[in-house]
Amino acid sequence: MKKILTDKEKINYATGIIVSVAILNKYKDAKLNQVLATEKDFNVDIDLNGQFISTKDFSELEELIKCILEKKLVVKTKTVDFNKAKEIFKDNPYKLKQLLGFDNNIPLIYVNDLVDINYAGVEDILMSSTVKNTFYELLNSSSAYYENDANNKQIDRINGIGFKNKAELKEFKTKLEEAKKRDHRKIGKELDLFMFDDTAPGMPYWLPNGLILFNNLVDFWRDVHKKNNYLEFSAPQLNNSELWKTSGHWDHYKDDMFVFTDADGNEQALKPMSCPNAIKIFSSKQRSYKDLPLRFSDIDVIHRNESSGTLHGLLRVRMFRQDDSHNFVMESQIKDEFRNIFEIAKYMYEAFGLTFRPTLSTRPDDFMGDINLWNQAERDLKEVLDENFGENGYDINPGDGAFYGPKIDLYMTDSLKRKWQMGTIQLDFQLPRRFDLKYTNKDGEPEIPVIIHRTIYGSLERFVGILTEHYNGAYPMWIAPKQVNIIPVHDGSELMRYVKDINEELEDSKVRSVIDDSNEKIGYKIRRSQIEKIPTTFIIGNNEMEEQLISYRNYGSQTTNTESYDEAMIKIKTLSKMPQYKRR
RNA sequence: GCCGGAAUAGCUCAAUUGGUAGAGCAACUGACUUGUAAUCAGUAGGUUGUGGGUUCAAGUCCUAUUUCCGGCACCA
Repeated sequence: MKKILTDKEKINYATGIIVSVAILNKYKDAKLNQVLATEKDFNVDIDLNGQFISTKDFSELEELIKCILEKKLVVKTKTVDFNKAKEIFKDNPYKLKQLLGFDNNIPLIYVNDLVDINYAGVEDILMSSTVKNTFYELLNSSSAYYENDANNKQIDRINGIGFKNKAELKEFKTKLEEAKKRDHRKIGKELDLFMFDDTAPGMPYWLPNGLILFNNLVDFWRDVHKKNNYLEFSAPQLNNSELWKTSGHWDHYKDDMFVFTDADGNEQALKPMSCPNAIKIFSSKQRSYKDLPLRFSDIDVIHRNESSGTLHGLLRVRMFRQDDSHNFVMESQIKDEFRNIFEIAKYMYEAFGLTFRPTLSTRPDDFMGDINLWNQAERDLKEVLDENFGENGYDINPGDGAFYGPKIDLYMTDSLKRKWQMGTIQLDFQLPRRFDLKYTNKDGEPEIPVIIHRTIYGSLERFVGILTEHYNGAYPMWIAPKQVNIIPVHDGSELMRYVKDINEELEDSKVRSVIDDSNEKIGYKIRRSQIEKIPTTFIIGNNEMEEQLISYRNYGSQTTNTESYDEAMIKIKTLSKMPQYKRR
């Protein structure tokens, strides 16, 4: 039952073992649950009888590791029978449970005072480990629920990384620092995009710069969707609990909703999603098969009462907007509808130079509805995924679908390589039944439509966060809050008039342009323009004015270009425009 | 929600074992009138997140609480 590990996993595993030996050295009655190693890092899950190691203790722990490694580690392996193993691990309930996975031959590894089940062949690494050739970084002390179950107790988790050599350790530290510089929370503050206040945790304030960016994304979304026959609506924020009882949210989602009692004693809830609103619109009049697919999109604010510990900048918030849509289709239209949605998704992500990876989540144990319908739907979705992404171009997450239908999620990673779900496309057989939705088919008979819930950006808030890290705050011109910054070389009245004319011409062409007429040196203003990551900076003096030229510098460039006035202005106006979606 | 950590000027950070809260940038005022990544001088800015406590004395110790950070669980 040994696991086959890659070289990197072995190093992480061996380092985790060494850390465990050190912890055991200090906490004599600690019970090791397991050392978990991945390509990325290791976790030591160890029960310290309710105690937890703090990050402040790391230097002491590192000292201890150094002491231990100054002598050679005493490493032995041996195979024992089940009863013997039970005897050896009699005080460690975690190991006793793990033994159940073995037949009679249990491979053990002894490292100094530590005995563990020998899951991975890292003896050679351990035996040759010395102070000089062991490179690692302890990252975090936290805790994890035993067996990932919140009903179990939490045990201490030490998270770290082992490295092959010093160069690798150094490279890691550099990368970590780079990632921290890209953190959207830091950039958001630097560029005045958004902020949070203690009085509304998890609910972003969009500052003027950020809102421009935000609205540009919305404009782009509207253009693409209008051209794909989506119909945008807006609906109430606060809805009577009756609605949520019908939709099933009251039973399945109430804890994540903000619920109130109004002055008349009625229960109300802020909407955590817009599905029931779209459904109300669908059922507000009679619908024919000729109307389908009917695509009701919205970008209303939604609220979810996420647990305090989950909030994370713009990536996990309590108030946000989804570029949502509910597409009402006939069963026979499901495949085509998914094709169209994927086309939109690809187009929109490509516009930002982003790639995503879809995951298909299939029927869960507690599914509702007809199993044949599920099977057919899953087959259809796989076919469309194969067609669009190739057989290896997506992942499958068995049993993780919603209870009402299978779904496809689009995943992206942040600067620290954490995975975030962005877009999602979900098939829903249940809500149409709960709300008794009908359309009239060709034969004049009532039929139940299928709903496809879908977002492309996912949450606009999260998308801005991911985009910010992707571009490191240097957004492409068409979404940048400020597109052109004009720096006059001096403040003579003739030049200032000229600069104002340029600015007006740009503004009239919908270019977001500003003049920096502050009383500073040019060098300082150029520096400030670069720090603000404004895509283009014009530098205009007498030369430019007299000879009909524009001198400009692009973001990140050390040099200034000079072009004729007309040429430069046409270029800027073109680059500033939002990409235009072309219908198929 | 759970575990660990943090909170000092608008921002980034100092402040020795408890002993007078500081710096740079930003802001403001003035001078300079500027040609390509920081001009000079000055001024102001704080109940050290909030509430309790210990002490002759608290940014520093204890306690409660809020928010944030890193994980875990959660994520329709």
